[in-house]
Amino acid sequence: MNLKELSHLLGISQTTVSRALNGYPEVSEATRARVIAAAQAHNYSPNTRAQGLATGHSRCIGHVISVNDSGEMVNPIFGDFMAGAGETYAAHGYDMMMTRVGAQDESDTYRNLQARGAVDGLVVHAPRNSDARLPLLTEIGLPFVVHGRSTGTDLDYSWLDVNNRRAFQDAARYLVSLGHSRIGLINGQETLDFAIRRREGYVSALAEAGLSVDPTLMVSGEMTEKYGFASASAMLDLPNPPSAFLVSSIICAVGVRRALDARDLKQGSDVSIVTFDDCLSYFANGSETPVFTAMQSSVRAAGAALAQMLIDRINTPDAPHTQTLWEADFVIGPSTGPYKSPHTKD
Amino acid sequence: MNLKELSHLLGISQTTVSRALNGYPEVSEATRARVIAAAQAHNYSPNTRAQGLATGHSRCIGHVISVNDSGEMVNPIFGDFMAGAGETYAAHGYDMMMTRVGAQDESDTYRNLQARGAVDGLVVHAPRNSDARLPLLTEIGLPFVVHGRSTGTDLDYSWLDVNNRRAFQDAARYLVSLGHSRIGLINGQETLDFAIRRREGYVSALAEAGLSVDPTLMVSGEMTEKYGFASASAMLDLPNPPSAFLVSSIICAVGVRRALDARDLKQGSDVSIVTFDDCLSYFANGSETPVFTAMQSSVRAAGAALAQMLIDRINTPDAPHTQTLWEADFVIGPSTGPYKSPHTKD
DNA sequence: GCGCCATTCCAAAGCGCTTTGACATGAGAG
DNA sequence: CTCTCATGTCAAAGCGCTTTGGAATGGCGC
Repeated sequence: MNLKELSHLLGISQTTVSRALNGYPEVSEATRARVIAAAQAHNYSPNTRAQGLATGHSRCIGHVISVNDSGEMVNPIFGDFMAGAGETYAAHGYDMMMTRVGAQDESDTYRNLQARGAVDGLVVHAPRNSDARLPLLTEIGLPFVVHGRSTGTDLDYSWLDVNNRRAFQDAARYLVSLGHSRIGLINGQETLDFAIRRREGYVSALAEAGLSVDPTLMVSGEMTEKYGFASASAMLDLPNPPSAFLVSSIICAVGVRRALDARDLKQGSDVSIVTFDDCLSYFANGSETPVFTAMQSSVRAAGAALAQMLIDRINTPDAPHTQTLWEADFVIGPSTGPYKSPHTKD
Repeated sequence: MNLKELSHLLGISQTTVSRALNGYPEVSEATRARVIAAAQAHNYSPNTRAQGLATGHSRCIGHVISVNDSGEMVNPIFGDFMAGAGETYAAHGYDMMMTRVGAQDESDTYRNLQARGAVDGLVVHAPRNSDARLPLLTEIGLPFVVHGRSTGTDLDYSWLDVNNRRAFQDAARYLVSLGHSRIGLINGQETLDFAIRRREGYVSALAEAGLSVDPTLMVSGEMTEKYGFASASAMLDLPNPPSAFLVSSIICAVGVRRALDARDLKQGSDVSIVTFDDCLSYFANGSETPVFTAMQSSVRAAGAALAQMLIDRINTPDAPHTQTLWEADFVIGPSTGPYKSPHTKD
């Protein structure tokens, strides 16, 4: 069923049918009701492509997912982010498109998306330091919002970020206040902006406590369970191991916990763990009874909020850019406890 | 830059430019080379919507993601599936679209996708028993492939599934061979087809070993970490607790492990765990040194394979349907061991 | 009865592309 | 030297929609 058929069927012109469906005032309510009923009865929906051609908009939002250098890792927060964003898109009649891209042809992909008119705007994921995507998108005039921030650019752009620096500073302070002086940092990839900020927060908390920063207690990498396990294992096997860990994701933290288990170390008493928690739906840390002491911020909520920001930008491109900084919630769970000398027996 | 501008620029008609770019033989190679060079130089790509209108195809594949009844859970395998599928789509010039939908308006969503011509085909995720989507899609003539299967329909359709029944049967047999007679099943939601098959495999292995099936040792639910923890905890606190667990996902298995930890039970010696493992990139069980004894099958590979199946279906709709059954790999890790009476001391 | 607005509707153009059918051009056959 | 026949190119129609500019219709005041 298309517009022409439907209008013939109703004995009305295509114009009127179109206007009736799109809520224009020039059509009587009686006609509008009749049209809507008929459209529903015949399961008519305007052809997306034709509508897009005519209006010049695609009513579609792009998400470019870069696979990492090794080409393997998929960000575990992705699903929850999309679930949050999808809700907002659906409410505004937008479709949601994904493009997977390798690191090498990244800018081509963005350019192509623009040239083809495939999307009305897009979300930039996992921004890096001085991320080249921001000037590129600005130049080609594709509206975008950033999940996170990119230091090292003087461009004005819209973003929503968690205060990663503050979160890790507070968490490190908390561990210091419990008496820990050797704290391992199991960070995300420090090519990514958020990881850099997290390290800054960690370093500054140590500095203000007069503690030295030991490079052997700081690692950076893709946040997998295995990485958490391997990093924690290596640090625990040092001659002077850490008594606490600051971990960048709950997935990693599971790996850290495994490393403790393997050494018969009790988390919370022997070794403390604080982790960042994106509130993944399948790995709820739970506010009632947390599994880990954590800095939490819902990536799903971030998805929903960023989607709204982007739609607003698309609708009013000349409005000033918006910057939103969320504070993570700090919840105390059983994975942290006061410092205990390794020589102390229970 | 659009076709008209590009053709003016070259002093050639739109027809010729279009043909040159689309590889038609009626254009001389000299002209073709000139056209391609110019297109590249001016970053020209045909407008997706216009191309779609003209050809009648969207070159876009849909993925409808149903949020669960409670509206909260996002399937953790989703990201890896899409990464696999995305690779295939990109190689064939297809875009990938996602639609998030609540359970109530599910069929409307599919109908709408078809009516709008938004997608050329789609992947059906998480099929249920006698899934209503299969007859619906068949009726409205939207090509599809199913990730999994749906028992209880006599429809002919294309699918790719893991032999879940066999995997769970083999795993249960293995536990039985280790001397376990009380084996807890922590299954996925048994509204879903794969979970039903998994239970069947479990039940049949117990039956052939002459073991009784204890309903208190079988649970079904959304595969979150918390669910794994809560289910295992409840079973372990029974008067006659299980000595082994069969778990439906690695995320759940982490929760089960936590339940053991909380009771100071050592996995592999006190209690055994076998889990299904989708080979999630951020939670590699690793073939070199597995974390869990597991039945593994890569959901990413499944995504890639299903995408190819779907594209084939779209290209040759009259070809016979294809059904593919993958066997899971059984890997033995440290999470399983011989049965040990709870009264035995180390 | 006439003119004048609102109101309601319509025909046609245009969005950027593909594709049909036709048309020049030059080479080879007669 | 003309007649075909590939070869390479083009103008125009059409995909299904929105939207502009215009045209009927009917109610009202004069």
